[in-house]
Amino acid sequence: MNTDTTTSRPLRADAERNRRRILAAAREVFARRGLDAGLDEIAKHAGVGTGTVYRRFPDKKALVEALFTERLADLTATAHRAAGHPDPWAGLVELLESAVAMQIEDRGLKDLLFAYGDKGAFREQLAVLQEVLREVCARAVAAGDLRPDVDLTDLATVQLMTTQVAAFAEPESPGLWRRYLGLMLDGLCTRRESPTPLPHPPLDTLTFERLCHPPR
Amino acid sequence: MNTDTTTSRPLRADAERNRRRILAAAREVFARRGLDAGLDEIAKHAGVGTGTVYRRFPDKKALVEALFTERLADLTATAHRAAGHPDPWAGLVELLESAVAMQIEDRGLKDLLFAYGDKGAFREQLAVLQEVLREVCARAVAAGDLRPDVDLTDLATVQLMTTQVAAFAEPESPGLWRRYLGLMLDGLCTRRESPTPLPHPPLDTLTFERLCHPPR
DNA sequence: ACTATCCGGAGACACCCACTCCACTTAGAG
DNA sequence: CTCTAAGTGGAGTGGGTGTCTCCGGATAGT
Repeated sequence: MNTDTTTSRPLRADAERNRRRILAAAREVFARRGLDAGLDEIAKHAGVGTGTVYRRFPDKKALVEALFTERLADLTATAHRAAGHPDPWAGLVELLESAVAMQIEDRGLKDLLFAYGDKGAFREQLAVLQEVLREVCARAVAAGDLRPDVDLTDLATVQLMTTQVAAFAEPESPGLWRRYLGLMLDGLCTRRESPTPLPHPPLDTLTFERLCHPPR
Repeated sequence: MNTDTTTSRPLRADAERNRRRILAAAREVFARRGLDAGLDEIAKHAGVGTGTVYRRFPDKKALVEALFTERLADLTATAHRAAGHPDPWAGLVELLESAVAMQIEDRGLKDLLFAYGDKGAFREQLAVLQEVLREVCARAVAAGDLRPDVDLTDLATVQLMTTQVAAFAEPESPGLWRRYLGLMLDGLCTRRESPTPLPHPPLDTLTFERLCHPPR
């Protein structure tokens, strides 16, 4: 009945210790496995029983909310930085790169953005993020670097595609996504005399094939 | 014990009729839902019991093999056509477009190529496909249209990314993938003075958001 | 030393899927 | 028409996954 740390009586010392352990474990497990990870796995990783998790957080949603407000704020901060970059195109490139990198390091963040059920608690934060994205986009178009027929949903989609390639190639070729993001950036810019060198080698066919049969 | 139609005694008329119904239903269900679809669903769709499916096809793998040899052959034929196109770049574009279109119409094909466990029975066909892809790629590079730092795994990956966007946007915006394939094609070509017009409008932000919360 | 608080983790429950079994039905040969 | 091998449906089995509850026992902190 007592989820909140600040109001009402403080938790007993051991309970508070466990609460922190659970949050840390959840951060790790959600980052590695995405939001599909089971709470049992988190409990095990935290070294506590399942019951303990559920006494502290009424359900999975609550745990997710407790964790990802911060991660979303990081993302928004990155977007703000991009919107203030002296070179709008460079800002956009950096934003895409760091947003994707964040989502690779934390698959939970990716799931939250693109595949999570009710994100009611994040509505506001997401709206802000959207506005900043729109600005980044508009500035790069105005500077003449970003082709004018793209909009913020295109940026989001490019991000989605990139994280999906990353998920596909992980952990065989951890930087592969940079190659395809590079390719798409060459498609996004207005004009180009020659290909921008791609920042990562492609997969060789054997590895590619191996990745196509998941050992499920 | 008798799976094969040609050898040994022919099936009883009703059995043969059911076999065809099962194949037709499987084609439809796999196309719509992908290879994850359960055989119970196929049985129901065919109007037969689950047992009937399993008497005709020893397991799911057998059913998949019976169906997808043909689909793969279609894909290979398309690739051959691309390899023989008078304009290598146009051939490549057409190949990507039709390969993706085929995988959208038949999610089972997509799963077979990129996400299915043991595809032992298809090894040979896949090897041929690979060779043809390599040729399409080489010809377009030789013609100076395709940037020389890409190879056949890049084409495969572009295809994968495109089908994933399509899966994401389906059925809200069925042609959306063409937009992002267009974008990537602009990244794949060697040089370009101005953006090639994109063949499909982007999602509006509301639809995009809706697609991000799957109602699961 | 005593009690409110907290703990662990087995297990209830609710899904999902591949695949089996067998009492019943039926095609089709004679 | 009769008779039986072939065929059938679908409940059931077993194995998997995940969320969340329950309660006998441990323990912090007064």
